[in-house]
Amino acid sequence: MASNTRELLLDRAESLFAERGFYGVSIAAIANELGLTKQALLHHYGSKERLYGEVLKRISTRFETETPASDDPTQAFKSYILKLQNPMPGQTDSTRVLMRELLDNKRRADTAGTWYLKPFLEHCTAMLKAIPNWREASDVEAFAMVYQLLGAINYYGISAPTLTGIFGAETYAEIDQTFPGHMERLIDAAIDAGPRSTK
Amino acid sequence: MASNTRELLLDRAESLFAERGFYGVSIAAIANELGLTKQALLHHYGSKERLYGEVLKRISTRFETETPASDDPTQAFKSYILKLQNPMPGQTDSTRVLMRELLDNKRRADTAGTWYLKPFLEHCTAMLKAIPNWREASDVEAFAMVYQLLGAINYYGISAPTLTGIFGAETYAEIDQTFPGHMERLIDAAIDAGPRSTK
DNA sequence: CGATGTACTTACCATATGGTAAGTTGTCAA
DNA sequence: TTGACAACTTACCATATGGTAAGTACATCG
Repeated sequence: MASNTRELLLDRAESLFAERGFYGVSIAAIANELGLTKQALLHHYGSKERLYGEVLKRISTRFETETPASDDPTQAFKSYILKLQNPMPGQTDSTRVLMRELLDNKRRADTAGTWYLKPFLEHCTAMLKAIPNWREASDVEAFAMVYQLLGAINYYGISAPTLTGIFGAETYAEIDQTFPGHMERLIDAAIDAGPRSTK
Repeated sequence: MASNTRELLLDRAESLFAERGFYGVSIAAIANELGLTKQALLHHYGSKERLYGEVLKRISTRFETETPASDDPTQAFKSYILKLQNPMPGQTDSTRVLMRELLDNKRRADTAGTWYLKPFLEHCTAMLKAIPNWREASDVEAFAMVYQLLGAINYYGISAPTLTGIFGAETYAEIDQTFPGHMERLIDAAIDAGPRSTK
């Protein structure tokens, strides 16, 4: 199979897993969506688990490779985190898949590659610790802050349907437009505050 | 069925839905866990969707009724948010279920009761706006901050297995012990910063 | 030409799924 | 005693599920 085709296939699969979760999609459904038969899909991946694993692996690779740089460590950290908010096209579903994996992987905890997030988290933590204000922070302190910010972003990232339902399309549009700005302000506040109440 | 039994039943169902998601649990599995037959369960709830709805409704009610108060608006807000971090026993799974619902309800968007979070969010927003620093904030500004904090807490709340996997049980224990403190500091920083960069 | 391999298809299959229909048992009030 | 009702059970069922086995169509290479 052409690697191009393969990418398209994984795109589609990722999107389906994002929307309905591992249990919620059948291989037949995925195959159908792609104009394949179930058996053709199985021919390529052997099993549903393996296909799912492939999707996870691809997301993980994507995370690792996208490392923007800046001279100013504060700016570098901020842009690295904020970038999660505007995923590149086709990557829109990664957040959902990862969030689901976070929820599911009690069951899957032994699977290789489950810790795809590790390098990403370590990188974030290191970047935060490069900021003057945070230089003396412990690893755990820096990590906690990173994870809080990731939580704020990712939680919002999966909430669009619910928030639209709660507030209506119009208000949601307003929220969505201003959210990146608010997110930036939270990051600023977090960086300013530093690891401990030293002020 | 005794209301006591019913509560136990819903406890167990909630826990299963939390762990495996709507699609991941069969009514037979839930029934089995409770020493019932599948048909006995169906007898009481009519369908799987209805049982799931009952679980959601219960969570929602729990959210609304637990409203602690304090004279100091800052303290009231903080404790209301932080309480999410230490759910009462038996409530441990609500976060997971709600997070899954956040992920799933594109499909379920028309279901009644989907917007169980609404009163809770409105209450949080109102509480934040009662704080002097935030008095002049718009609804959207206040909401954005509330949602970021909720995200930080809830994201962490579902991450235990993954974080243990990534960092090992020992380091995770350290993280988990200090996280509430870090969370409190983030809230402080957020409150301090206010709705706009007015400093 | 023949051989090998890849990308499938057709034909199955055991098992699980959500759900229906109809009967059984026990309780309790009139 | 009888009748009504709730709480089940037994017996089914159509459909979907993940997966296997074996065959076919086609392209590429020696």
